[in-house]
Amino acid sequence: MVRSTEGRASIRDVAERAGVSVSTVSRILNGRYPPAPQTRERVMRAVRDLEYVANPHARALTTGSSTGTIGMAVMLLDDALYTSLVQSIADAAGAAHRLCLIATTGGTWERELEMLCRMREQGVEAIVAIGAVAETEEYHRGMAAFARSLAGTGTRLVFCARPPLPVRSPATVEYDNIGGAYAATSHLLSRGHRRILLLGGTPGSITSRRREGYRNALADLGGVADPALEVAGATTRETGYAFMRDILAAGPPAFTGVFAHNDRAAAGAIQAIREAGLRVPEDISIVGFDNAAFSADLQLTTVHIPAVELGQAAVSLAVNPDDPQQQVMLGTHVVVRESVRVFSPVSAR
Amino acid sequence: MVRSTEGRASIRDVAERAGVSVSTVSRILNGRYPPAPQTRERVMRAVRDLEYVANPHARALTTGSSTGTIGMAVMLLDDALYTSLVQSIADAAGAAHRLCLIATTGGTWERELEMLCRMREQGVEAIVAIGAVAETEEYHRGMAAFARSLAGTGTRLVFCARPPLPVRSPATVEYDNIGGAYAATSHLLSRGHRRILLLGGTPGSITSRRREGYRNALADLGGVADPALEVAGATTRETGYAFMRDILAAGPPAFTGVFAHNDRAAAGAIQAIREAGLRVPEDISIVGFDNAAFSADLQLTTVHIPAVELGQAAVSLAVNPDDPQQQVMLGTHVVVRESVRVFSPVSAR
DNA sequence: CCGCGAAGGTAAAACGGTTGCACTAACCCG
DNA sequence: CGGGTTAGTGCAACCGTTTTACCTTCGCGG
Repeated sequence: MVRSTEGRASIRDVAERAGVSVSTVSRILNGRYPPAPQTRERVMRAVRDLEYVANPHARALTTGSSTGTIGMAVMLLDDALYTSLVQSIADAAGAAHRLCLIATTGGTWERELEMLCRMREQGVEAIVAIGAVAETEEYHRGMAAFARSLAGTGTRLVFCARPPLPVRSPATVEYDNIGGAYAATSHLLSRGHRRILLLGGTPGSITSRRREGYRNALADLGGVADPALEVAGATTRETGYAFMRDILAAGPPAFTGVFAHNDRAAAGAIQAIREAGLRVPEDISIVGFDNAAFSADLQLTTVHIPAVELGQAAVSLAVNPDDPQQQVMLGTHVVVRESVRVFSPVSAR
Repeated sequence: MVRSTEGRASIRDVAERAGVSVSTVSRILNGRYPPAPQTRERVMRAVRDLEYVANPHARALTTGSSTGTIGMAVMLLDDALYTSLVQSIADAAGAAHRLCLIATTGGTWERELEMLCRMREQGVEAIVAIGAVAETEEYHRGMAAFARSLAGTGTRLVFCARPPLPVRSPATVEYDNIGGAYAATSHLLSRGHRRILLLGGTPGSITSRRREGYRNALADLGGVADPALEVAGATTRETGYAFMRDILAAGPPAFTGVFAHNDRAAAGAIQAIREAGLRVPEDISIVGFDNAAFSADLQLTTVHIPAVELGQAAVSLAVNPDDPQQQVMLGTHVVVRESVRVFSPVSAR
């Protein structure tokens, strides 16, 4: 029988052309045990002649589902931290000979769950859910149910830069929000600042625990705890800008230092400060959070998040089913640049 | 026979539980002709109970279709343009009910090809290759061969922000490098600058065609064409910084304006300029390329690349096999900020 | 009462690979 | 020279769907 030349060649075509059986071709291509070098040569030639590439679906079907793929879900790539995490996870996955599925969720956990389900349908080896979410009761329930449904299928779930679930949590890789915030606030306090504005934070999200670190540092090191100095909400460049603009427009600032929720908000705040005719750090000092690449341009003192290590740890958990260490917490530290002045209260305004 | 509870449920499990045959389940799930509503209900219930999801590979194998996954390969996510493109492609793919595979290549086309092959093995519906590469003869050959091997398999190839191959090119979505560079240089020229430093560019890569735009503008509008004003290489923040630092250390600058290859290099150059005790734009004016988010912080005048539209167009080509428009070129334009001063030659040093 | 066409459902053959098992040589060694 | 290895290969049974072709019922008109 003559094989048609159109469409893709099948393994049968190769076998026929090489004058061997299908199984021999399969074995040679998958490097099971080596058949006679002469046969091998004939088969390889037929493969080359026919430009044969194995049908991935058939392969995936027989070998058990599409192994070797790790799924990841992330809100948006506009954030430096998430970009770094995605890059790091993709790199680490590539090094572990895996491919990566990526889905952007836009931030709502319903949509995240939908994307996670689609990944499960693909039969991925593991799913990495990236980044903080508003931890509502519904989220906990939905995610727990999803984790349970995954348990049977052999797909692992890993949280990256996200806190564990209250009960029967999947594996998690976190960084120290509270410690980082404590260190950032301490840095300002140690430079003589006593009234420090806390700028931003989404209530209910893990990153809002930075507030705890901020308050603890104030309490431990003699800062002024004043609810009026805590502004919730701003976590984007635009909101950081708007909040600071409004605050400065309302009258002379009641603070000398600012601890911004992240570098983006800090960048916006700095712009607002400058537009108000004030200088950083001479008039107002500021510390960010993330250590985004652009923070170097702003000479912004900030808290470093170990994004690369987070991603690597997440992939490690995803790839090794029975890693003993199922909950990882990585440290954070202050990166000192030029956005904080040494402040002696007597010389104030 | 009792089905084990572990592992994912197959269509057989559903059929057994609903007391019907496999084919009935399949037809109901695919909405062929509707069987008795009562049977339908029983089946649907079994599906829900078992949390059944069809194996996509088995489905793809029989129907001959693909799994609805789009692959994309990108060098690194440290660049603002690539980050935006990835985000945009992932979003557009999600909107088209597709999932996205992502692979980072680190920039060598050999590794890119390797990742593309792995994606082909996964049986993706289309592959989007993102970003400029050094266009060597080898690259052309290798990529052409890959494109040919893809032709039979039903997988489409799309270039995004990458020039077409010289012969039988896959579909491409590009932006106007030459026009953007022309506009950027014109902007400087129209502000009175005549000696303009061209900072950076990798020979052989498409983005180096920005040099053409630069030269054309100089020729058309009376700028000074001087090979000494063209510096190749710098495309990162660090190299941009290093080049500018060395140039300024070598003596008083022989230029008043700078056209940087991209915003990152511009950011580095600005830092070097400031460290040399000079100001932007008072002493040296500068224009970048990319319109990265951080360029707003630097008040950097730059050339906008329509990243979102590029990504959307790429997905559109990936998803619609027979889109008539196989080669798309999107425009670029200058975003004016504060990094260029109006310069009158008589007042020069 | 019989024949007949829908309606509802089933059995079985693909799809294109992988792999356990059986078989055939050739080869080694006593 | 014969029997036990063993390397090399083929046969056939899967993997989980879709789909075609066929088989029951059952209702109903003649």
